[in-house]
Amino acid sequence: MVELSTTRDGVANQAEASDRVLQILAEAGRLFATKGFDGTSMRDIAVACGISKSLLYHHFSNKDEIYARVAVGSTLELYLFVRDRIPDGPPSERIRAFMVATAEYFRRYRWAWIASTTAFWNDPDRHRQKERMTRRDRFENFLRGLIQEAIDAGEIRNVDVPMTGRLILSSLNWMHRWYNPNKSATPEQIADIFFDMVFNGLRNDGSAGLPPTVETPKSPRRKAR
Amino acid sequence: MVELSTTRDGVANQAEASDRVLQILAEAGRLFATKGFDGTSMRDIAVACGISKSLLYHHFSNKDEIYARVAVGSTLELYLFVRDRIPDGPPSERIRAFMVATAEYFRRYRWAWIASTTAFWNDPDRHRQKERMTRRDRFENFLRGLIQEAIDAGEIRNVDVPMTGRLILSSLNWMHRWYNPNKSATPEQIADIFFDMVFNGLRNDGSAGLPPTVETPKSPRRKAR
DNA sequence: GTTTTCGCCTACCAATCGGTCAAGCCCGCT
DNA sequence: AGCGGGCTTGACCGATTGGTAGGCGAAAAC
Repeated sequence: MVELSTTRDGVANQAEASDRVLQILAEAGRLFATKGFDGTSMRDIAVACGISKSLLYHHFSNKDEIYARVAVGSTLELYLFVRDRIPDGPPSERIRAFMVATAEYFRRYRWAWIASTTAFWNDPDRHRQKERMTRRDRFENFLRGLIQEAIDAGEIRNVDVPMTGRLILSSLNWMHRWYNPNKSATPEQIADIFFDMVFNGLRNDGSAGLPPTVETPKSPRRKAR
Repeated sequence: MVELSTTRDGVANQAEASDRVLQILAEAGRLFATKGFDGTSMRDIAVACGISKSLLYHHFSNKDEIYARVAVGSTLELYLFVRDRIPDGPPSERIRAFMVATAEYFRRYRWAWIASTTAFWNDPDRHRQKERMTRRDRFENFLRGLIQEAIDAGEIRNVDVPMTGRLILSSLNWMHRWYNPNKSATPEQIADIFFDMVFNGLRNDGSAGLPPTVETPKSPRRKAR
């Protein structure tokens, strides 16, 4: 149902775009994500693409449009992307699927995701900001619906639904700040780990694990950063 | 031990600074936080303070120094701030105290916190960035130490320590994106709720709560955003 | 074979950027 | 009264910003 072209590096939803346009969007996304909207000049984008600055204006009307195509264009269908990846089943498993699907989206459209979230507060276009807020709310409300289902089904405690949603989304939204695609696990695996921690809790209820007196084994726990 | 002056609006660690300097730091912090470093011009800061642009250069050598005083100066002692607020007691309670103290720091130095975290990737000063990384690592390693203690004491399961730390820090670090000081609970209360969710887990183990067949009551669950 | 179209570039623009400078204002000290 | 010095200013600087004008060259359309 949801069709996402992946012709070039994490640039989604850019149907019928030429290779050059896709290249510009990819480079611009990477720059916007790492240096911010205001920190990225049109010259930066042009140099990164190996083209002249004027050519950017041949393909896009202005800087704002490039950003819009990167941020809004690529994040257009996050809600649909996630929704279509949630199977039937117990609500808690649907929450897990929600988290894994969101992580997959993050992995696939990483630069656009970061560019979109880092410039969230100071989007120059008020209308676009509102539209993005609307989509974000729809996405968040969808998660809250799943949580409520899980409560109604008795799978999870009668917790504060919005707050629970925020906890879950925090774990996913903060990932771009520490995730390293070269090391560690995949975003999907990380999401799965986070779900396990949040759902089952950290508390040792004595059902498993070593007795506390035993020295913790020298497992490969040193790794990581 | 740790002395944090609070003479003006969330501007910490600026001993022996004149009112004017404190005003500049406060306004600059708010602007850096909302519009970013590159999105904030010296003129913006001057106008916000109701002074001339030149006066900024009388009190600070350049834009970078203002940012440094806001971001680094105010976040200088996060580690000490938190450490000194963690009581003796069971490791799990120390983790809770860690979260609550971090939330308190966020509440007190909110703009500086946001300005510091949003501009994290593209700090113009390499040396300062490195120093900030070092402090961040020390802060994070401190939390990991607490988690390891809790595991050794058998209070929490034998989870992946770095990943657990990231989950906890995510819930705190993402707060600035949705927290509204006018509504909702205090950051400290929110941190406490998050600790409860993560520590005890969301899963309904049947020890409490309503039976699943009963319709969930029309509690004040609509509220919030 | 000519014309149109499209991708692309060099040269340039006004506006704004961070930053400088010399001179005024205003205060307490002598 | 005079004077010294910190606070404050408007005018100005070169560099960089987003954006524009006009032309070149090849390929497609006629």
